[in-house]
Amino acid sequence: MREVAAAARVSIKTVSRVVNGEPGVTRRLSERVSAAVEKVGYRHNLTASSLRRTDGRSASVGVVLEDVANPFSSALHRSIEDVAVARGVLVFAGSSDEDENRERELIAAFTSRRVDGLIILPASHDHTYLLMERRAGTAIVFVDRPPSFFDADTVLADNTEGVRRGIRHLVAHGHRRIGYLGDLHTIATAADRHRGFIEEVAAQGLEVDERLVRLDVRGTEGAEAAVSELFAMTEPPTALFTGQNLITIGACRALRRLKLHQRVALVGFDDILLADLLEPGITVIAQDPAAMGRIAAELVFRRLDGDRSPSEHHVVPTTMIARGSGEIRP
Amino acid sequence: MREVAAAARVSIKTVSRVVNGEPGVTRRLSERVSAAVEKVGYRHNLTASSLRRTDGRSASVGVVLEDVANPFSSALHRSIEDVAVARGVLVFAGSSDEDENRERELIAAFTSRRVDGLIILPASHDHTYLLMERRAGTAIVFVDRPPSFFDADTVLADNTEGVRRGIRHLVAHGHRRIGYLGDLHTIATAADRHRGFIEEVAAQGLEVDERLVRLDVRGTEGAEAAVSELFAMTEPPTALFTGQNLITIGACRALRRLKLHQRVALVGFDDILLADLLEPGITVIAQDPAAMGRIAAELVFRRLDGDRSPSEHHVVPTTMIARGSGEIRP
DNA sequence: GGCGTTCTCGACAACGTTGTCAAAAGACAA
DNA sequence: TTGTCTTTTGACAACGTTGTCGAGAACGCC
Repeated sequence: MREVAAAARVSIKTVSRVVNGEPGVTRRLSERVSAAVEKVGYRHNLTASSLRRTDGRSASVGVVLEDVANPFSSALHRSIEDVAVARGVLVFAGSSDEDENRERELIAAFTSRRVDGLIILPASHDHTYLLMERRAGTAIVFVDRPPSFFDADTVLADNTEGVRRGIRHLVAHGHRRIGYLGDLHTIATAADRHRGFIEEVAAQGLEVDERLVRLDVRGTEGAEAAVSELFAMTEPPTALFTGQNLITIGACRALRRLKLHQRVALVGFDDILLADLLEPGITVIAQDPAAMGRIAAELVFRRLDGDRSPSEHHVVPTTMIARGSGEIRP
Repeated sequence: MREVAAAARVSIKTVSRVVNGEPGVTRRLSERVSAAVEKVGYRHNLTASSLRRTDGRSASVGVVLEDVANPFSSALHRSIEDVAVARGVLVFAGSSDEDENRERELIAAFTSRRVDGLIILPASHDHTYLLMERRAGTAIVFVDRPPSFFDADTVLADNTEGVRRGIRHLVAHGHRRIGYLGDLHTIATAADRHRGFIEEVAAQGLEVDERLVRLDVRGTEGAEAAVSELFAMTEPPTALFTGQNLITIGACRALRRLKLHQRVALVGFDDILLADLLEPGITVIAQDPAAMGRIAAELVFRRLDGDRSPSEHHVVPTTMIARGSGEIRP
């Protein structure tokens, strides 16, 4: 900036004014400065700028996802980005891999770079460590799962109701023995979904056969193994509900290998690409990650714009998409 | 930091030393400072730190992708992140949406925040605007597509050879009329793939029927429309080669709607999730985005570590995965 | 022309940190 | 004890910006 000022024979403050488009600089000087900027190849330094600025904003937000490559996470990421770009804000994204320490490290890395806001898909179960951060003015929004011991805006899906809807659907198609495959029980959404299963089975006047319920299933491989076990039983289920996208995929693989995919009903939580092209198509309870990300990002910016009203808790509805696998009768 | 220094009754320089783990501070003072850090809730400011530091590094890199939610892009993103976290570096990611202006805006946003490195999946066709940046010491690596009018490290897939392999496969299965659906011809990889098609068809002693070649196909909808047109012809192709993942998906949808999916062969470029579960499974030329991202990230860090050797040009091989659709005979 | 008002511009300090260098404090040998 | 050498500590400037405020020029009005 000093170089530019020297080249244009003005003060650096005038350069600052031109660079920031502040009014009150004559055409003549402004043009001279712009020419000098080109000439010396000046690149504005936003970090130094935000250091000095009164609001101290860095025009960046940090996003903690489960895995940036997971379709659900990356859809969230994308819709957050879309809201952010409109405000000239850049997005730091990172994967927690469902690891509490990794989540904290990521957030520490974000905050030491002074992000204005945090959007967190939490893996840990104690967020009191964020109190300091909040006090420092960082806007914090939780998405997909609620925080623990910490009051903040949240954007969640209606997990319990979504599962109940799916179970009702299966029961309406004549199923009485429904298997359930759920993710790590420590994950709040997994617990909610499992609860939805329990509640709806009871509401339908059926009994939960614990042997048909597998929790803490991890990824496609875990799901394949679990399904194989279920169908090695003497009285296997006639339908399956899978509580997460990778589990749904694993279950599809296993059913296909067992040649049961046309005979055993399947409803999965979370939509998956190409689910419509399989035979049968996979019936799913679809979330709306794009809406969740958008709402979360808008919340962050509203808070940054000074909204101090009490925490908001948004619930984004799920929708059932019937494609065939959920309509198979026993 | 001043507050901490006051609380610990030391100078701020000593606080700086403790915070950065510099040697030469007695146990007694070090502990007093650590206690004060806790007490006043001090959060280290990495941006101010990097402003003052001699190397000026921000410990962040910028990644320009086509769309962070695209499976190929997000796989790249993830593997870049994995290399970055190991070095305590954070990743800014953004989507260009194949828009030249958006690419430049993103890169401007990255550089004004003084990222140490850039990994670019380019949309534009003139990268001379990066000369300034390179001169300022930013490490720049291109991934998936080469830069234009700019010399830099690149990590590409063997697009041409991959397509040739697929075409050979189709010809070996008896096909003589092979349709080709390609992405925007302005995209370098799309052009390479198209060239591979032309070359291999010629190498096989066949003639290219221009009516069977559709370029500038965009996304799944574009592919569905193009396939519908091809099969409305009097002499339709007996096999299709699709030059991009979304195009492959669109082609699948269209073939299925036309009830031709068991009769028309299909080989697609780029693997897609669930391709193995379709009937028939989709034969693809699979790229290795994880390897590409890893190599690109390692290159960036090697450059940042001072490697000044000439630009490297890595080619990551593709592999054909036969799953059924490519083995259908005319 | 005189006077007040507005507009344009620059000098300077400050943002939170670290590099430099010198002063103070210890350690050790004679 | 003294002198020398080493270790520990702090004062100060600087990184690249912008907020504050005051000086001077230009303008408008009587």
